[in-house]
Amino acid sequence: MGSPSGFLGIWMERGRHLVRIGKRESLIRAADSLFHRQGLEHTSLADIASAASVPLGNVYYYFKTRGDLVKAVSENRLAGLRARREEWGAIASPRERLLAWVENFETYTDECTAHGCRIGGFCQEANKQGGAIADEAASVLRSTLDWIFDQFRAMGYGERQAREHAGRMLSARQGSILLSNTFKDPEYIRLETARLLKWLGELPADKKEKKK
Amino acid sequence: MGSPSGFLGIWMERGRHLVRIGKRESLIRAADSLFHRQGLEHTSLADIASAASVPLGNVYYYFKTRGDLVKAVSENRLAGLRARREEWGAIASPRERLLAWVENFETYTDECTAHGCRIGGFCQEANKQGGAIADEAASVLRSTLDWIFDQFRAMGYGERQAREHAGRMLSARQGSILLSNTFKDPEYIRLETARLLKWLGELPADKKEKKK
DNA sequence: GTCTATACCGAGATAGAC
DNA sequence: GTCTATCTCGGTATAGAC
Repeated sequence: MGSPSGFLGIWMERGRHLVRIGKRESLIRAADSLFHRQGLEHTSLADIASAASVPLGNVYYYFKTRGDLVKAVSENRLAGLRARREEWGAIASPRERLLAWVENFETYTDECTAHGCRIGGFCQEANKQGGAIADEAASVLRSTLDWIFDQFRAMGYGERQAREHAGRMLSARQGSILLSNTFKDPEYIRLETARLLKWLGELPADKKEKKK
Repeated sequence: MGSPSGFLGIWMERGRHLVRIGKRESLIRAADSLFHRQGLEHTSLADIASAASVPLGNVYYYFKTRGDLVKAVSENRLAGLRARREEWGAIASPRERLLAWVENFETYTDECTAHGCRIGGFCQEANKQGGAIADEAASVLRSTLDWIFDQFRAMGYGERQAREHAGRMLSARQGSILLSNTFKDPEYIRLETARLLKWLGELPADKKEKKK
């Protein structure tokens, strides 16, 4: 919030210290947040510059075009996801990693109800304009899908079954966020989260055990 | 495609005849299609006017503002959904009505893979700008949710259970469309459709039978 | 590296002739 | 009712001083 020198948007809490972060990073953060809250189209460079306390003209020193900034936001999100999964790598079993993922939904319930899914909403918007931005956005969702897939593989499921399970989970997650966001009611997310936890808990460890 | 008089966008197939439709309706149709394909934001009045073969300035004779046109598109969709459900009213059992709904997904698979869900995508975009448009969009999705809910009620489920089931179905549907659209792969929709059909088929008729 | 001023363009909206 | 010309504004992007 406040900052030692009086300049906004260039300081950030890291642990218990306020550290200086570059303007480039400031702009990416501001853009990320505004894209999520207002949408890709509804956010002007002026909005972003103002939120990051950077003069409009200066934005172009860091990003040649608006598209470059969008791309940077996308890459930044991808990096964030990878970092989080890196941490989850410490969890011993793949099922527990998936459970950790789903349990973590709770944290985002209000945010998702208010503004939708950062990743899914981004894809949705990007799909409309197509081109490079759509591919960028898709790659972020793809990385999530792949990670889920990998967990099912590690649980012993074959390619096909793991793909189906991963699609089902991500699909349910995204759909429930859309409903909660549209109707401004977190219940859809909560019910889906509970369903997924139950389903994951009952799922046999590998397909040998499965034998339907 | 072609039209007797050479004017585009004012003629339409109805049964086996070409009938004259008003410019107002032409504009709504063109807008509906463009909003779906290009998104709400990416579509200018000039695009719409051009697609409907109506001069730009003339649009304002039919709609005072852009928002009014958006609203008209939304209302038109709602009317279309109601009409379709009217037809399905002829189907005797609620379970069969739900099955008819899901079986009908097939028809839209390619369209959804290419451009997402007309209704869900509209909500997603509208949610970002908020205000009256968001409410308009939400009401279209709401009417679908309510219809599904009614079918479960007619099957004998209580309020709470019917609400859960309806949320689950719509959520799965919307999520699967998002994945298919993002990854340009109809498989997510197809798998979800199959899952829903199976689930509906196995679902007990009412909660007295259910007794888990 | 930073910032101000401004060029330029596309979009919504209006005026007014026909 | 229909259409052309045009106004105005907001947005991306650039020029160029400091």
